[in-house]
Amino acid sequence: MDDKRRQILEAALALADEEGLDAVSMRAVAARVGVSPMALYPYVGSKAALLDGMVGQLLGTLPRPDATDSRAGLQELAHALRALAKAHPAAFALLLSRPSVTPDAARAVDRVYQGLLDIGVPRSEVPRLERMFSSFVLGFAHSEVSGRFAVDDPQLRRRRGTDLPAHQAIGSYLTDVDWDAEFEADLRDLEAIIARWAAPG
Amino acid sequence: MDDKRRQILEAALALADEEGLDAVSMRAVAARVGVSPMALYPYVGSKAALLDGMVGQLLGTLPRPDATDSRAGLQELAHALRALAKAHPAAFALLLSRPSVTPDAARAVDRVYQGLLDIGVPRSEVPRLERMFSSFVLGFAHSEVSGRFAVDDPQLRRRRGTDLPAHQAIGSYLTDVDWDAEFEADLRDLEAIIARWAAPG
DNA sequence: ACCTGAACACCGTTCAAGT
DNA sequence: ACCTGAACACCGTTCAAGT
Repeated sequence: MDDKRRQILEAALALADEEGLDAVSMRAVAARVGVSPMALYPYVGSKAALLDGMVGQLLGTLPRPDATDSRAGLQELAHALRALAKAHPAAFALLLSRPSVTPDAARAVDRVYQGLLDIGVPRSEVPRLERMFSSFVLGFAHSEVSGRFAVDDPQLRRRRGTDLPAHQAIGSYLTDVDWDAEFEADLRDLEAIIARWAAPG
Repeated sequence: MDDKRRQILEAALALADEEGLDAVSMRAVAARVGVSPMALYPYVGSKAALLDGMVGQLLGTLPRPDATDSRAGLQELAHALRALAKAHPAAFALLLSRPSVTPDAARAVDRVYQGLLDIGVPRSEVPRLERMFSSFVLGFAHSEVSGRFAVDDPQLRRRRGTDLPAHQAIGSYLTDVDWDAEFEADLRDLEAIIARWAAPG
């Protein structure tokens, strides 16, 4: 039954959401499903395959292309990925470390390709701009939810006045951050790059 | 002794390089150092702290700012980070998941801030552009070495003709990739964005 | 001050056995 | 066909003991 596999993957995601990625063990997932650890193996072949399955499950929740406005499609995908990171911060890390070759991942990439082509980006630049776009979006969303953008770390705060001169020069702009606005500004900047390639000159 | 700590971290990095991040266990690191597992604890407080120490060790190898040409400094840092990813692909993943609050990390960020200020970027935009820049560089370098940019996956190749229309339209540009040239092109595009903010209008 | 060894509560996975 | 339980070779970490 394919339902059972989905049930297992959902249990794994819930476990990651509640207790972090380290808590996702075959034994814990099995306990949550109400079965012995060994009963998982016919549905997910191994621990690594379980993690891949979680990635697939996540990507499956991305909205389908509506093919009306391609430019809006890019933005929509970016927002959906960031929302995914916020909804499943621990599991999101898997997106960055496991190759995007699952059907759902390939479909999302194909959608970005189509959007770039529709806008008028030459075919030779489409794969590069997709990778630049996805690298940024995944890198930003992951950094945001994993705490890499630690603006208010006490350890950092203490050192600001001393050996970090540029930090000092920038002052309050370091700590007063509207993350939603920042993400939008980044997307606008990236769109400007893409527009330059769509209409060169 | 602080030498001992460094020795432990080097052993952990070597282990990650040779056998992957999963092979970095307290027991394996201790064995490599030639000591019992418990002897590590005075130097690295826990397994998590060991991983943080590895990040610090990696960042410590980044070149220091030379303060001659700030624009070149940004490029140099980007190249150094990508080189780090290639030299330590497994350990590089830690850079993306652990907050950049260690002294070395803060120093690297301060250096980028100074570079942006020197170029003429307004203070209000400096932190955002640094995060955009670092998110892209880390996202790209990680994707590249972790295999996320899987252009020649057989599973993907098989599906290209069928349900991935945009992939089909792009053709050979999908598989013939010069990664060095692509990274340079991305950096040029990002530099163009930054230049727009340095001299608005 | 620094290290060790036994012990505890966990892992992923194999394998033989049950229904 | 699907599941279980015992077993194996591992984990991180605590704690008492050694020098």
